[in-house]
Order: sequence, then C-alpha cells, then structure tokens
Amino acid sequence: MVIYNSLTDQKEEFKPINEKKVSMYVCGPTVYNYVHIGNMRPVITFDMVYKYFKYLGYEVTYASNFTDVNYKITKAAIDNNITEREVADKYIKAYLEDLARYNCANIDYRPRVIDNLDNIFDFISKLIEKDYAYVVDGDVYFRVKKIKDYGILSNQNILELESGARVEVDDKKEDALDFALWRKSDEGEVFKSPWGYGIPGWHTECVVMIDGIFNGKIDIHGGGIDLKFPHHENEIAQCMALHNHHLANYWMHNGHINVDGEKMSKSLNNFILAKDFIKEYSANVIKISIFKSHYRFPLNFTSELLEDSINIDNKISNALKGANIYRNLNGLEFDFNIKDDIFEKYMNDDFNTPNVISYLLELVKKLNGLVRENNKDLIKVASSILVISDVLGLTYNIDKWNDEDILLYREWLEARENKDFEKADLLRSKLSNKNLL
RNA sequence: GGGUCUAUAGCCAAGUGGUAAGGCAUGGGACUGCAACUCCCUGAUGCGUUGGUUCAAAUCCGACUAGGCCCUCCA
Repeated sequence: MVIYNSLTDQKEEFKPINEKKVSMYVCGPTVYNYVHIGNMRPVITFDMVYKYFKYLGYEVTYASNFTDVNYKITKAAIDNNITEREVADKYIKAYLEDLARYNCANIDYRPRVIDNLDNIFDFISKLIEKDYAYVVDGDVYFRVKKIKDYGILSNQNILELESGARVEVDDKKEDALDFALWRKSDEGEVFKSPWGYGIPGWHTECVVMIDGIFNGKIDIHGGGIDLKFPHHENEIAQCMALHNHHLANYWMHNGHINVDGEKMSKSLNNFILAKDFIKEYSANVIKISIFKSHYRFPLNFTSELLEDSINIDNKISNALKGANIYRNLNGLEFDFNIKDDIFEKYMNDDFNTPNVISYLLELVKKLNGLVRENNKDLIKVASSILVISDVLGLTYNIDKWNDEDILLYREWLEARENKDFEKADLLRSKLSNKNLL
C-alpha cells in the first residue's frame, strides 16, 4: 500500500520497521476545554487507519498523548478557581467519553505529561549535555541552527523563517528560531526541575512519549496539518539531536474542517462541540461526512453535507436491515473475516475513503437487488458492507433475532397475506418498536 | 513577504496520458392495503484562465487568477 508522506511530499510504499507490525503516534488534545468536531477529524481519521491496518492483519500499537500541563490549563484553573489537575481530569474524562461515543477508543497508550516529568527532565538534560540545548535564567532552549535539515518537513528555509520571524523584545534566546524546552514560571502549578520551577515546553512531550513507548522511532506520526510547523518540525529536530535519526518514517497530516471557508476553531467561535453534535446526529453521520473527503484535504462543513451523509447512512442501514431479516429467517451468519479486493485497492491508495464510500453505495445497491430476489448471495455482499463499515468505524444494527422475533415477523407476513391489515399494522409497530424493521 | 495545498455539473466528490465513477438535490415513472424501504429514467462536447509537450491532456510542463492552511497557541 502507498501512503502520502508529508516528509517527502509524495506517495510512498509503506514498509513497516518490523514486519507485520505498525507503530503509530498521533498528537492528542490539550485538555483545557471540550473538543469540537474539527478536533475529531484526526481522531476519526487515525482510528480508521488503525482499523484498516488491523484488517490487513498487522499488529498495531497506537499512542496518543494528553497535554495536561500548559498555560491554557493554568488559565482555565485560575478562571474557575480550581486546580490544574482538576481542569485536566475533567476534560480528559470528557474526551474519553467522546471517544467512546464516537467508537474511536482503540488507543493503546494515552500518556500524560504529568506522569512523564522525570522522562522529560532526562530528555532535556541529554540535549543539554550534547550541547543542543542551553539554559538561560531558568529557561531551556533548543539550538535550532545545529540541525542542518531543520525545515525538512514543512519545506521552510531557515533564512526565510528568520526574516519572517517576529522581533521579540527582551528575548533571552541566542537565536530567534530557538524554541523552549523548559520555561520558567511561577504562575499556577509549577514543577521543580533541575533548572528551577516552571513548566515543560509543548514540543518536547511528544518526542519523550515516543521515546518511552517506542524506543525513539515509529512508523507513522499523525496529526493536524497545522501542527506540521513548528510542532512536528521541532519534534524531528529533537530526535535528530538525540538519536541522529528521524522520528517517524511516515508523516500523515489531516486537513482541517472549515465552516464557510474558514477553519473551525475555538478562536473564531464557529465550532460545534463533539458532545453536542452527537446529541443531534450520530457518529455515523460525522464519519461519513469526514470520509466523503480525502483526509489530506480541507473539508467544508455544511448542512448540505450533513443531509447527504444522513441519506447515505440510512441507505446503508436499510439495506443491512433487509439482509439481516433474510439472515435471521434463514438461520445464516455473516462472514466478518471476508476480504474485499476493491475496498483494499482504494484503501491501499493512501486511504482513499471517498472512493470507498462510493463503492459502499454500489454494494448497497447490489444488496438491495439481492434482497428483493431473496438471493442467498446477499450474505456475502452484506458481509463485505459490514466489514468495510467496521473499518470506517460505522456501526449498524444487525442483531440476532430470537425465536419470538422470528415468529412475530412471520405473523406479520401472514396477516398481510390474509389482508388483516389491522393486525398487520399492530404487528408492524411491535416489530418496529423492537427495531427489527 | 516565504512555504504549502486546492480549483471537475446546483452541491459533495472520483479520476495520476486514451476520450468524464459514485452520491445528494431536481424532474419523470414503477412498486405498494397505508407507511417506510426499494427500483428505473433524467444531467458537464467539458474538468479556474491561458500557452506548451503529445497521435491523444481533467491528467505532464510554464504563466496567470482565486481560495484555504502554516510561518503565533491551534486537530
């Protein structure tokens, strides 16, 4: 399969570090607020990536951090007169609930900064020892210019960056490009480090987590396109400095969700919280909306898109209901281990989910035809739809009926045949209430 | 100013050199005890504009135009 690698800006054949194994890391949320559906795009996208590798038979290890030490959290704590820990715990809990509601809970490691402070100190100390970092008045900065490939990910030229850099007054840094690994602070909760009290820099935590969980190198590093520079660039730089090799072989960046042509963001106040969205719509609807566009490109979020996705979801759901009735009435089972070559062809091309959605609808049409004909081949087609839906994280009701359900259904058919419509309507509403139709 | 991505019907969108997938919406039919579901038919002589390469270009190259994102916390 090929993956578009942001590092080289081209599609590359995927070759894992260890055969049949995939290690992936995705930058997680800063837990100072509830997440909105724009924040859900990477969550949903990489959940799909995870599930597809599983489908292909890989053993996947997926890690995603919580940034639970940050000035935004300090601010939220002060504003609400609670501790930083309380702020972080509250929003981590809410986030995990969102993940569960959106059926995206397949993350193997969810490290928190607060639990990794010693590792962060060690990491920074090593960078200082190797002369890639320096201490100034309680702050620690990274010497960007010592990394000769700096800018490799985002194609930034160091000289251009310098000319475009803001002139920072009263700057303690040796160079405007240098970034903080540790910052002195006395506001809110601070931590005692070898360099005094303060809080860790954001760019360091992800590298430290990857170091701890994956021994310093992973197959895939993911995140939003806005993280490419400087966050991911800085991660690469620190890894280079310490290990003299790249952090990740493949970098995957998802595009943003836009509203009226502008990105959905907290500062623009045009966001819909994930927990609110799911009250009105479903996880299926947002996932279909997201998968209708390729993950790398921007996605314009409109009511039309939602309507479209609701229709698609209903079509799939209705077709599967028909298949499920046939399966229950005939005592058959779906095959959840079925493989689908066309699905794989699309997915193997950098996770081309728009094509998968189209293909899914073709299968739905085919399935509807087979259901109408009572053709037993429908089991195979329905199985494909179910397996594909599962990789995309879409869930459909295909409950196994008990004898009572089957009897009820047969009675309904019989009543209709006997033109006893009063009885038929009664039975239909019973079946409907049990969500069997 | 620098970097980067995008531009296909009313809307979403596929397409990676061989003559424009799929879906939604619209309109017209079929099926049906009533519903729901479902099915069939209905659209681009053209893929931002403009040069070029080629027997052949939405697809490759150049220029231009418009927009998004990054360069500052950001998924």
